[in-house]
Amino acid sequence: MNVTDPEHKRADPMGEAGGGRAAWAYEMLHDAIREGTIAPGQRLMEMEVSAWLKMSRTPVREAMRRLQAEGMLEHAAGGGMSVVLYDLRAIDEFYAMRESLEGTAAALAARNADETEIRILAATLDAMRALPRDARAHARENQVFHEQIYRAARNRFLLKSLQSLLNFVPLLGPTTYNAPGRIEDALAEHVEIVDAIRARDPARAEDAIRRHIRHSHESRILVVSDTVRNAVRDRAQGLRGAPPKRLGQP
Amino acid sequence: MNVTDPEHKRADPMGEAGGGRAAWAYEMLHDAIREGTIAPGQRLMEMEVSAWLKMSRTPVREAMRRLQAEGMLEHAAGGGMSVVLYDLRAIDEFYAMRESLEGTAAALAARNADETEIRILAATLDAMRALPRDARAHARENQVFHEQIYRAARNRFLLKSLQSLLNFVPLLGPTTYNAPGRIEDALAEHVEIVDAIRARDPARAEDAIRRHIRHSHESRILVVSDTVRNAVRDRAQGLRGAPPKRLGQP
DNA sequence: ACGCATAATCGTGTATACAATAATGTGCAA
DNA sequence: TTGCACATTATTGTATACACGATTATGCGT
Repeated sequence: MNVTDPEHKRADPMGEAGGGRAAWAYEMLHDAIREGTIAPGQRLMEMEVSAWLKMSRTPVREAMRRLQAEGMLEHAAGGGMSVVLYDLRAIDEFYAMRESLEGTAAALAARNADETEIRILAATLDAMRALPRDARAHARENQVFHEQIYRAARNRFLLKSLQSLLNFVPLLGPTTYNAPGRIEDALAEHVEIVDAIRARDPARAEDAIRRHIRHSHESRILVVSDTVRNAVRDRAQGLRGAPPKRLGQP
Repeated sequence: MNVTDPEHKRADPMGEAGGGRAAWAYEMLHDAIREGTIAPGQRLMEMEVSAWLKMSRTPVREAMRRLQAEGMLEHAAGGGMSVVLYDLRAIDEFYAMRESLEGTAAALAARNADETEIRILAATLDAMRALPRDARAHARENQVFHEQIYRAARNRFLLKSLQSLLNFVPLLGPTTYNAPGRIEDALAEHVEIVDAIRARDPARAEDAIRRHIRHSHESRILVVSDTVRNAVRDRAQGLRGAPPKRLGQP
């Protein structure tokens, strides 16, 4: 490994702000998947998407390949790509993984975070307290909170893994903040985590965040149970599920 | 000894059963990075690579974007991509991450592996025992061994994270098997790990593999120290390091 | 000789045309 | 009706041309 390369400058992390049509297409598709406009299992064709976004296939292709590399799209059977559709078992796998990674992150953050980062973390807590009782808003703020911890851990590989892991959240179903009482519980747990980090206690931080993730897991199961039950009931009534959504009109 | 001439590997793009030129280009670039033919920090231009592989820019682009998504390439300063060049601190980060992930994998494997997987794992041990005392050969077999564990853990997200993490190994320097006595030590540690998995003891398996990774970390530091010392010595003698390698002629 | 404006150059981003391939339908025979 | 061969078509894969932006070279004025 070359340590002393004077010419090496850190490349600016690919500007997301209008960095070109390909980046924009990536954003649009990513959002559409996150919002559920494009459902898991749905097939996407390059021409269809390029017509939707009014651009040529080239940047669309690039965006789709990137999404594929990140695991949100996969080669579909009859050609083309489809949004990955996970079985229920994936939920356990996801949370097991998340518990491990977040636990590591919290422990490292307790060691490596500087004072500023800790104060930002605390400020995020205040912001969440001030938030209205809206599931979606809390989900967003929650992600900010967790990403703060990832960064405070100061481990680039861990950061990457966690960020790519979180891409799968929207593919697992609706927000867990829809579970009753989840907002209040989560906030209390967040406080515990920040306390442990502020106290520079890695073991306690890891333990707190692991409990947090396990609770989140339980909430997820509740939410998914509802979804599944509803789906079964609807099918029993002859409703074959929502008709395939068209890309133009959300 | 191992001459890494890309032209020798696969004669022509069409001859192989490769899924297309883009996939082939990806393989070639990936290999070149792994083998060190393309050094960390080196800049790559699309046209240069497309000339090297005798294809148009389109599939080359695709391959490079994929490598970028996987973290092996990054946007270079003056346009183009460059192989990521890590500072020495990355080594600690890498092994911290690896210890966490492999620990989780081993624990899960102890729970979830079926009998066949365990027997394959044991067979891999035998294969390693039969191997000649060649660092590169052991490194390869070692990777097979570890991937067996990842798979036995039965967690798709964990598997992905670990696989992408391992992509960075070649960017950290030469094989740790070059450290003295590493081959024998590693084998003994592998045996411990398999024993714990066979005994269905997750805690012991995790502990064993964590120790294994920590030892590997120490070996890595020894090897990198050598590399750095040599680099400094060479520079002191006015040798500005190896001249930039040309893609066609190794 | 120096500084600034401007042109030339290099390399990527995007569009479009064309080729190859995999799915599907169709016709014919058993 | 079933099965297979073949044509058709839908969709992706690749090449090429052009446009745009950034960086570097050039030349003129001072």
